[in-house]
Amino acid sequence: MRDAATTEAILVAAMDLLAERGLAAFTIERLAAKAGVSKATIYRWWPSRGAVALDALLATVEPQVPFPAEGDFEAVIRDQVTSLVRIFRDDPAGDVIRALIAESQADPDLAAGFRERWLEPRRVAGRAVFRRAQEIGELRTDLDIETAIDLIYGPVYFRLLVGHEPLSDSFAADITAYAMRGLRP
Amino acid sequence: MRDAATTEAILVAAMDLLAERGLAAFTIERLAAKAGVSKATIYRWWPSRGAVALDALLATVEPQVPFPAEGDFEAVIRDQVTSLVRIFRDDPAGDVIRALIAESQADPDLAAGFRERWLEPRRVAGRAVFRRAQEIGELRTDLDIETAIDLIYGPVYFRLLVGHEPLSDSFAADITAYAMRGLRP
Amino acid sequence: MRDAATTEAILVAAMDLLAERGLAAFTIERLAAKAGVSKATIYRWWPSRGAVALDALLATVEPQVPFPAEGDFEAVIRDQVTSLVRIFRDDPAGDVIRALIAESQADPDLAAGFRERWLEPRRVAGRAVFRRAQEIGELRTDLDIETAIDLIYGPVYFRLLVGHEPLSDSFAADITAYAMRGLRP
Amino acid sequence: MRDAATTEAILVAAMDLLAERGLAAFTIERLAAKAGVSKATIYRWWPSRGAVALDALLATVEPQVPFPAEGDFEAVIRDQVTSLVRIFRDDPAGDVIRALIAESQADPDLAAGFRERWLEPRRVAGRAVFRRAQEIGELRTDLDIETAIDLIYGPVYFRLLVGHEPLSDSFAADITAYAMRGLRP
DNA sequence: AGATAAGCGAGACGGTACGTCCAGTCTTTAC
DNA sequence: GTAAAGACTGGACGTACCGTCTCGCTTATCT
Repeated sequence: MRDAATTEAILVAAMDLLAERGLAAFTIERLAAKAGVSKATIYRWWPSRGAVALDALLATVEPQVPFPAEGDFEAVIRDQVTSLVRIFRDDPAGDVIRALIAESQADPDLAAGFRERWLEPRRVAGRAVFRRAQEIGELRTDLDIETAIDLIYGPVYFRLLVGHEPLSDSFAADITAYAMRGLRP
Repeated sequence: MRDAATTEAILVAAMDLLAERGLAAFTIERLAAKAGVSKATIYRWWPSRGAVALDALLATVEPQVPFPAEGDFEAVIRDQVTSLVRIFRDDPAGDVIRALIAESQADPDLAAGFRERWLEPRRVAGRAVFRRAQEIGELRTDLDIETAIDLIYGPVYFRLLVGHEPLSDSFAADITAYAMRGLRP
Repeated sequence: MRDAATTEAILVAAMDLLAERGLAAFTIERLAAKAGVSKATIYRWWPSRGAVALDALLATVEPQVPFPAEGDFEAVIRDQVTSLVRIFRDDPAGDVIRALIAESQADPDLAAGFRERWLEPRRVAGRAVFRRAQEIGELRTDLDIETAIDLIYGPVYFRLLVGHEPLSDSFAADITAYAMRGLRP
Repeated sequence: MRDAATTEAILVAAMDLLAERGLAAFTIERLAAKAGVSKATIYRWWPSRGAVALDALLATVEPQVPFPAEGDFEAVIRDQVTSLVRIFRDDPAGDVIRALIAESQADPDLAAGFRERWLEPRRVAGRAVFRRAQEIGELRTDLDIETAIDLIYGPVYFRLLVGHEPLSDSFAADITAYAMRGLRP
């Protein structure tokens, strides 16, 4: 039976370690030391450091970043993109996501986990919002919805990962505005 | 004085190793073995495996992916995006770029090198094309050009790195079409 | 808790390696390979190859070379010097001691260890024998005992290390005879 | 044709390096740097670092440590042993000799060179003195002269190499006195 | 006098071993 | 009965030297 306090300690230590010392310092060895836990305990419950990071991310950020339930379609999207941008920019979660995508390049299981447990739940919500917008005539009906979603979120992840330009609030607003003009009927 | 044949052997081996065996197998040790070179020689000329990968990428792909000089603005962009998508999808360079962005998350020097030597030269060309398009009335003049460029290329890098949807030719066409509708006057 | 079988394997391999292939081949890398052990395990328990060699020596030779408990003083010394000479000449221990003294020239910790753990225990026994000999009038009472001991054992180590003349049994006998004449009342 | 200034610079640098930084720092690489010379030049003229050290020793100390030509036999020996002890104790040459004997344990060529070029010339002189002493009745005629020489010099090298007791002037005097009593008729 | 060669500094190169760190597995001990 | 503690193999890390080598530059000798 999994010890809840131990699990908690590991996930908290994982967030701290990633936020404070960066991806390079995020080793199982150090994580175990920081959490006051033995390496074997971590390996018993997670297959890799990436899997711990993913759980830590979800445990911390899961409840955040909801789509606003009400409001004008473009405003809903803009608010959502803005809160995502702010998390990426200001919250340790941004570093964790950078780390997860980096790790995913060499770890297909983690890549799948990241897509299924982080990305897909958000896209499910996004798709619903987009479909409703099509129904009420705020979006073209001939769109490929996956592509439309990527048009908006792709640039945000791009700046998160490459860092060539800042993840500013105005960037969130501009991306939304430019994209929406292209997606409206 | 740097030995040209050795340098060449290292860069070729780096491309091969990354393409064939993936990021996890791309260690200095294996690279040295594959290139028939001593580790010290690699360390003499490059500070990290990421730096070798970047040089290998540029040596291989540098001359490719030009912007078409002529033609209708949207067609020029679409052709360019399509050829980028194809390289990302079909060419070893795609794997190298994934590896480079992954490594960059833990290596600021590499991140800077990637931006300056891979990204920026392409953006310089892109900016020029966008500015000309503004001059001839094909693009709104109130755009933030960096954001506009990210609107088009962000989704492409996003799919490269996250792999939630394929990097198809139609994706390239759709992204271009949706974005262009949003960026035109 | 230290694994006894592993420790044993390392010490045995160390003796073998030194005896068979000499000091130059006695690297941690080769020792680990020969003992079927990882380098890290050796470094966990010993600070240097010299420290392993010292432990190997003591584990192997410790119980040997006792002073005969009984007998005429000069005969006791002669027997003891003779058995030391034979070990130096015929036993792998001789090579190990040569290696240890060589290493000690660049490693003060090893030098101290060699003196305290190899030399001193033997000198303690030697001093006791010399003091008793003084008491019963077989040795002058105005001797500096350390110097007296060195008079006998110095030549033996000298030939071991420099090899200008053989470590023969007659050498042991002569050294004892010449020295004893000088040390008697 | 060998460049005398270069040779000189190498030998001087070798003495300095050994005296100042010890055996561990005495690498061909550092020696070349300190002498302002290329590694290839050193390798052209010497087969190993030990060979350089031996030449450096001989160039520096050669003219010293003569046997006094005149005087009472025991006094001659005592003076000679005392000056050897002082060099071992106070002069960089002591460190060089320690290094040479250490290196010799893994380098038979160097061992031979050390015996032939350092040790033997001194023993030749010593043998002559001993033989004359036999002729004039100051030494027993039944001695093995090599062993007799080792009885005196062995303890000195022993302390140099093992360092268990100091190389004091009184040690030199005592060794001589004790040994001489044993060697006289 | 001009050619030729040797000595030289510089430093790249393939290797070997260093000593460290971490991954991932396993066993022993204690709560 | 689960976990802490921690020993273990394996393997990559980045560094330091080894001894060899090629490259030009400078002397010094020998036609």
